[in-house]
Amino acid sequence: MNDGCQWRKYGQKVSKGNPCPRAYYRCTVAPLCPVRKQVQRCAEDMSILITTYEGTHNHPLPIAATAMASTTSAAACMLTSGSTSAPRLSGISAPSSSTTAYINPHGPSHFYLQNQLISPSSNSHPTITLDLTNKYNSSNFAPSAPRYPPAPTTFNFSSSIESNSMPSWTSACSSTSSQPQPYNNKSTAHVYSSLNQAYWQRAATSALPPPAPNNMSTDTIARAITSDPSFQSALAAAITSYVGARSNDANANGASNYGSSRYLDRSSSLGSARQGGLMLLQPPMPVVVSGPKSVSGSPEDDMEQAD
DNA sequence: CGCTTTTGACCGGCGC
DNA sequence: GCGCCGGTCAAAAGCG
Repeated sequence: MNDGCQWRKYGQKVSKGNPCPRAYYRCTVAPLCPVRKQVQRCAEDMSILITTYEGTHNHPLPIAATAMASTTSAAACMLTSGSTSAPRLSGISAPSSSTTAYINPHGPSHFYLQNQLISPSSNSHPTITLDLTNKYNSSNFAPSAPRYPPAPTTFNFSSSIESNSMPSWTSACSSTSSQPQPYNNKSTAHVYSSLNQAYWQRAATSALPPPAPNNMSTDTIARAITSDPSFQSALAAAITSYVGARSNDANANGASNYGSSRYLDRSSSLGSARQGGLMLLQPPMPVVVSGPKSVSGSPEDDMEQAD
């Protein structure tokens, strides 16, 4: 998928435990930009794409990337080091990474799963983002540039868990893969807490960064998240809350700077979770609902949201 | 012609 | 020390 940045593929490798090759990309926006991106399909569900970002951009990001990050936060991790907000964040030099998993929109829903880790000391929260938009169809689901900027229908579940305990569903999650493989142990762990809503809610009050267990794979996580009843419950609650909120402020938020009739058409109908909007669940607030994000608006404002 | 992708080789970390 | 494995390099091929 197009995330607004320019990437050059520099390698491809089949990793152990997953027949699908992992592709390695390097940011080409700037000659010396150290940011890397890895893309791999989930071994257990080929419709899931797992993308891992690593590194810190040393250049201003394209507007498209800024918009992307502001809505899905897929690139939020990258953006936190991007110079669109450079005055505030230019000092960040710690390695950053994020993991995303896309689920084929041909299915009943279009998931966008993300885990991100900027640095242990940062205030960022691991997130699960469900992108329920219709912006991808069968012709452009394959990596290519979507015609429009990413639509703002994003359900963002953030969590933080104590370092001295693990979610109770860890065993169940592991059972989905007899031999969990750390396809990527840089940023896979933090999603776990999001699978247990109760745990997540408890953890919402914790200020500690989550631990980084390294014995589970991202595709296992993605699979577990999307099948976990707790997650589904959280999603249902989120959608319910979202629809209700949209009923109240659809007019206020619907006229976004997207200026796209396509988006406006979506936002005019509230009967489906695929419609536009943005929901954030992020500590300390159990549920925060906000309207569509602006693409052409101030990147600074977007970054405030991304943070 | 310049840029990107492909792909086998190479390298370093890690476990035994 | 050896082998495995993930990540990167770089030459060749592809493409517009």
